[in-house]
Amino acid sequence: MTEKYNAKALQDKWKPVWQKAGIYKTSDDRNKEKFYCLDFFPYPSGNGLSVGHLRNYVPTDVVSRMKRMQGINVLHPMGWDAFGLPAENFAIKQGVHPTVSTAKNANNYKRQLSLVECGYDWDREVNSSEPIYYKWTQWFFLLLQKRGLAYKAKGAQWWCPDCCTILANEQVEQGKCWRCESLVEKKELEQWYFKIRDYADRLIDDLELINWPDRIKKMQENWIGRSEGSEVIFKAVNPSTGLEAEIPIFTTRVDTIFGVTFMTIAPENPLTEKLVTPENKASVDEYIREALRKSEIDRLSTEKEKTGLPTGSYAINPFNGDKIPVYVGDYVLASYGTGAVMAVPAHDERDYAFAKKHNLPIKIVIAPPDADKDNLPELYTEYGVLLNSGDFSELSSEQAILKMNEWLESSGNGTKKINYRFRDWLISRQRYWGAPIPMVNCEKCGSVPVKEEDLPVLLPDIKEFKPGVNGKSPLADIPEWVNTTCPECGGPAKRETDTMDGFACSSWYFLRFINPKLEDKPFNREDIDFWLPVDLYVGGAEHAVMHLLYARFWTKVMYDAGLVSFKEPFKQLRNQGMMLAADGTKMSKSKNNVITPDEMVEKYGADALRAFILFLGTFELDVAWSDEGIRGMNRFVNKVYDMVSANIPAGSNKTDSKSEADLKRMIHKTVKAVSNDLENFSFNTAVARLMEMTNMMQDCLKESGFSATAIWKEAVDTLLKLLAPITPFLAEELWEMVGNKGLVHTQKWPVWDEKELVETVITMPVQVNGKLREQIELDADATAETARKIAEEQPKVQKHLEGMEVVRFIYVPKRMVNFVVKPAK
RNA sequence: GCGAGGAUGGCGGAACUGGUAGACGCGCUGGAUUUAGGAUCCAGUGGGAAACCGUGCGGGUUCAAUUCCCGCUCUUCGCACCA
Repeated sequence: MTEKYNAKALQDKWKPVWQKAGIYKTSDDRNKEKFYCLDFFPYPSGNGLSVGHLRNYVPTDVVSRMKRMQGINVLHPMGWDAFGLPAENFAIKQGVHPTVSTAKNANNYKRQLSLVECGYDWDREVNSSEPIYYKWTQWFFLLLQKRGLAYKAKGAQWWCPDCCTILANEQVEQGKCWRCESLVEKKELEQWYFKIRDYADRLIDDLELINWPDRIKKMQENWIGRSEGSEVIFKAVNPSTGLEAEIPIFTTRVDTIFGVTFMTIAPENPLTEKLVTPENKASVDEYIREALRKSEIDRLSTEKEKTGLPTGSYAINPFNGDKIPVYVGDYVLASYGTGAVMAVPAHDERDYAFAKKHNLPIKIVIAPPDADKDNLPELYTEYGVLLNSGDFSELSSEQAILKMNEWLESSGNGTKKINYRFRDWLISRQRYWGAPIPMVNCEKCGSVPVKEEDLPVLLPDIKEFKPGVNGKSPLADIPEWVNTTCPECGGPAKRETDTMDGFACSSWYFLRFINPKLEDKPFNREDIDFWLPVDLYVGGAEHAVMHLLYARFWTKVMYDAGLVSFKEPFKQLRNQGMMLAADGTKMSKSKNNVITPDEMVEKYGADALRAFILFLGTFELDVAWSDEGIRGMNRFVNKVYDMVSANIPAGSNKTDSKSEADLKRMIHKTVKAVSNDLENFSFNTAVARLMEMTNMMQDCLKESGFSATAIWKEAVDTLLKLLAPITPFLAEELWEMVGNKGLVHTQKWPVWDEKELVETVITMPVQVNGKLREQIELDADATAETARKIAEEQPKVQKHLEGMEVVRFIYVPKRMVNFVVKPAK
């Protein structure tokens, strides 16, 4: 008996060989078809990789390997999303500089990826926190700024009064700071924004161009939240002060406007203050303070009762001149539409609830189609027919909306309007660990961009990088860095001290992999034209809106600027499912149930781990880790090793045995199935097919002398080539052992011949009334008559035909036969 | 509430344009080997003694439905007072 499979020995043996051969290097050959395969830009966390991450990295590696063997020019790079809050927080916790901790973490990721032999072209490694990289992130900022897509504005953000810092939305839990648990509040700060809203329609429309999961496309659409309606201007009067103001409101149901009985404005709306009358001031002020303190979760809860107070002012409905009271209510969002709504209790559930509570009138102006006009429902929210609506009565809702919009525009009381739910992208971060925003504030010239030739604006190397006080970045405390000269007038000026959101770095990294070292531009146009867009993009569904939306936005800006020739960066997107712990809960450090690649490679080797990750379940769905399962995969790897090594193919004689024909068909069947399965992300079935083929090969070996046949040699070679992307070490070792030349990974991927798949004799089911009764062996091209004759001869079939009349006989060639019978008279 | 998925043995999961449901693996049972355990190998494994029954539930179309249609239940995931 030959030696046993030894994972560690094979890993040590082949890694240096492959490295030397450079099998993962991207070729410069422009005549070959290209394939750009990309994994989501990972933040190298201090925890390192768990086996869960491998559900992302192993599949892309497998596909890349197959494509390479198919003679395709593959680009499969890796880099680090190293800037950002998590990296900075980790560094603060560890008490080291983020440059040090991110480098260490990235190296650990790299080591772990190599452990399972995920083959990247490491010559193209990028790190978003290095000046050579973020110089271009800043350059893109200037591009957006130049194109009028970057602006500075006051915006309310979560502020923790104890930590003296702005918090990101996800750092606020139940209205409290995640660190010190003090109540957070909104604070106005001047911030930089990107005008992503200008691209809203294109971000929706171009979803058609890409092959992404419908779920993700839908999520982006919902996030953008396009909504067509009308903007109507109500005139408001404060009876105490005599102040007049215009309150614009947004509505999608202008057809209900004759039913308006009050109006509600958001507490944050600046108009609130102006409209509140002296006798209401105390209570309204208190209400506003209360509202500002509430967490978003509390305020937006649908279950919550609708609270509000009268301001004392009234507004005038431009359609009918009705005077209606103006309320302040926190169920109206300041950030959506105009921060004020018209309220139609009869035709909107929220308004209805509010009206009931505050005893406000309900005026019915829409009747359901075919409704009894004398008995109309008090609340009806669908489209219908208008009544009590002046000249617009009797119109359908659809018609009324058109006509009313026309009236609004001609009378100057409003306009047709499209609203979007999502906000412009706030990119300012008052933190140290990010790309400095390349702007300078000059007393004379205002906000001035840094000159391109002065990029990068280097992040100063400082010891104290904890979030600063007063909502300012720690950079603000470094006068020698802050104080500079104005690029316009040369006078004294101060640098912008905020850094950019980490999502800016990941909005263009897929372009940098093409020319990672280029110093005078972000990328080379010719190379971009060849490699982009990304053909296959794989990562978790948690980035469905943020990163994927931002990257699409930047790409469109670059397209408009003539920098690239494609509108969408990622042609095909796939999301892997999560890896849960064996008990079905999430893997987490605190629960101490994280399984690492390190321990599994140690125990079973990279081959078994890779194959198991693929086999465990459907790619897109969540699966639970299984210790028994990987042992089974270990069995399979050993089985293949033993079978091949103990039966070194001689490839000499030929037999005419049935096994030979069956095995030949199995070879072609497996090549076809595995090729298609890997292409379609059906990795679990691809592994299953390889197991089936192995099982059959073992059956064949029961015939003595089979391993000397030519077909055995063909089967072994094919099996090893198909296994190569999945279990690279096993395949390479056996490839050498059976005496083949060269590396298995540089072999040509096998192709199947449809002709070899055709079976001449079919095992065919015989049904009586749709129920399986017997199976017969039948020539594939048998006629219906022959099939029927043979089927009728079967005793088991006869039993069921006895005393019956055959009403119909169905023959589907190569599939089945069916007798339709009924009792004979 | 809105939107998108999903429901198949003890478990993870297969099944092409409707055509032998349960591929493949785990687990389990029996056997071989072993001082024993583990590991390995061989055989069996949806339920039922059988007729038959079986793809969440109830209908329908069809010679034939996991697959198509109608009506439900449960479940996962997004979004959630967006006017």
